[in-house]
Amino acid sequence: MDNKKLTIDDIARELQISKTTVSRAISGKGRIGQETREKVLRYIKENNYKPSAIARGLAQSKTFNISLVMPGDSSLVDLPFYHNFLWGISNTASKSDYDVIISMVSEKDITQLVRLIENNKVDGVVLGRTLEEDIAEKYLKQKGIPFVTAGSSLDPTVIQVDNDHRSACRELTSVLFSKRIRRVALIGSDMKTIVSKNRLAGFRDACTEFNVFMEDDLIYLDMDSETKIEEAVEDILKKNVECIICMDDYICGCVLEKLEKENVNIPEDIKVASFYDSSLLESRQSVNLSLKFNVTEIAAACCNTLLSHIDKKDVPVKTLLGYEVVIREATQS
Amino acid sequence: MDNKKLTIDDIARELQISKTTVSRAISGKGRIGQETREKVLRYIKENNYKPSAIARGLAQSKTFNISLVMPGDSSLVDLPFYHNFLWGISNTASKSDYDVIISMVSEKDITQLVRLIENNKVDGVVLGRTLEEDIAEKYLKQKGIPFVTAGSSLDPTVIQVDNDHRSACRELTSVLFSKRIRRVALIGSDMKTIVSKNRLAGFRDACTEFNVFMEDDLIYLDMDSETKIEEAVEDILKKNVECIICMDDYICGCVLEKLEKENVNIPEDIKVASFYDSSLLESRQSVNLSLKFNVTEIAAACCNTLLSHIDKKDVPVKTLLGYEVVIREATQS
DNA sequence: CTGAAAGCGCTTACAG
DNA sequence: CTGAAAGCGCTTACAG
Repeated sequence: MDNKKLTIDDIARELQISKTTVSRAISGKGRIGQETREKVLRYIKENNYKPSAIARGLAQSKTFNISLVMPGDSSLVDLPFYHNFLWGISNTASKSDYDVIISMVSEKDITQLVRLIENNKVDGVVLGRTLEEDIAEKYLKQKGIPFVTAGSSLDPTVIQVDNDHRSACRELTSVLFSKRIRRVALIGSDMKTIVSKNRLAGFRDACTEFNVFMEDDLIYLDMDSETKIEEAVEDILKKNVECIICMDDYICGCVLEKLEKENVNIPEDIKVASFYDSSLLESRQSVNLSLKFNVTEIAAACCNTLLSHIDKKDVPVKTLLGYEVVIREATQS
Repeated sequence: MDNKKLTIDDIARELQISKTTVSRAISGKGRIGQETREKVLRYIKENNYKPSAIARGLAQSKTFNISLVMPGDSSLVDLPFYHNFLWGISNTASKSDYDVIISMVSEKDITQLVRLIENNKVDGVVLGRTLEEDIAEKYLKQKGIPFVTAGSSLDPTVIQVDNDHRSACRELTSVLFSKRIRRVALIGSDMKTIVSKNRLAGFRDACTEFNVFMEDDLIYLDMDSETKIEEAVEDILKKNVECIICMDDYICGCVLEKLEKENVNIPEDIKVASFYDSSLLESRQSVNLSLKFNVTEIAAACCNTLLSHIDKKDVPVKTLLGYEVVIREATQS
């Protein structure tokens, strides 16, 4: 069905022009006559010519591939995020004729990424998550590979794209406060992560703004296991709290389960808010208030920033994206 | 930090030999003196030389990339599978110095895949799922691109790797029958999919083997919505059934939820078995009997089969992999 | 066992 | 505006 692959040489011969000219017509670089260009372009279209990405790569020492590194050990709750993120990156990349090679790493094993880099298979990489002590980040920086992180990094020199978690959390908390809900408890996750710190900061911003004094015994941090979360909930239930704010969707899931187990009604007995809204939560139960971040948007921003960076264009070191406060008044029980 | 990239030319000059020889030492192809080879290899190791995959690609007209195509619209339940599958493929591929480029398609849109193929960015592809009318499969076949499907295809000429669903389901059902459990109901999913047909066939095999006559009104097929499944469960509960067999994990999840809602106890009041066991189910509740398929194993098989196929080696058209019957007697209520 | 040379399919100074 | 030529970094007949 497919006859021999067409090359730039074939076209040049067929059209009686040099391959230099053909190349220029395609790339759009360099002066070229309007007429000649159109002739070439027409021929290309008619004969369905596709330049060999690999040959172009060799000539320009580029691969037209980027890598998305994602945690191979990510938990169930994170999967929808990575799936959508991958989709977004892949879609955006293809618009610039780039493709994405996956590399899966764990907190302490980045061999897949190293292979990719050493074999020169990619022009740049986007780091799907940021860790405080990130060996992948360190490695890329040291190698001088263009890269962008999704999520904030503590290193001010790395190019990062993130949602404005701090503002978002401040705003969500403000919504509660302005509804005269003051007795709120906060259940936080691993405070070693950067995003947790930002969320907590946003929460405190709102407290300051509304002049609400947060009692420390209503703030539960580092609740990194289901057991701890359940205990926190039990504790909270004794304290006449109006609303539980969960720092992420995993916590929120556990809280909802626990409340159900305890036969506590939402929102009559207590309200629940979450600083992160995932598809996992969405399908499960009604959270009264939550934050939604647009995964496609952050993926596109990461990808485009990286591609510009690869092309040596100036890019902002830090891109902060918006969010949406979702108010879901539970009408059905 | 990194000095200039080393090339084969540099090595040749440094070692006072021809680059042909260097190339041969690296690839291991062609005759070469033991001593010379070792000298080259040592130099390479010491200076951390890595051949340019892209140059090698051009010379051999290969990319050393394969593509994994996966559904961009896959549902929550399928995510863990694809995540593990991706990990498996990626790991296996890297052992042969291949990398995997992701392409996400939907049932009717395979533009991402088409781009990849037309731009010659991959040497082959593994299809992450099979559809009865699969445009991706059709496209690849017509283009003559080496590909392998994970899951069965109706087209006997396509190279496929699958678990032996039929035997697995026969065996699981047999376990029930041999425990003298005879009043079983089957809730099946979309019968248009190939895997559903195989599972049903396995179920019927067991019936025949044990001489059990299956009443049609205990078999619920095409239960493709939560509502339908719930109705099926309601119906089943009236019929004095001992065990519900769910054709997949999604159905099983719904069934468990419904039973809980109806305050039916498992396994006292009724047992539940599933023809597919996913991590989603696992974390949720206790299913008495289920089938486990090793995702890593199928990923490795897909990948290795594809790589052999790319190398023009003979590969089996159909590879059937094993399964594990998981008997989980619920001890806690 | 080893090498000179052509080639993979593009791009890009350089010259006109 | 257009072309001849060198080059990107490998591989592989072909010849010795």
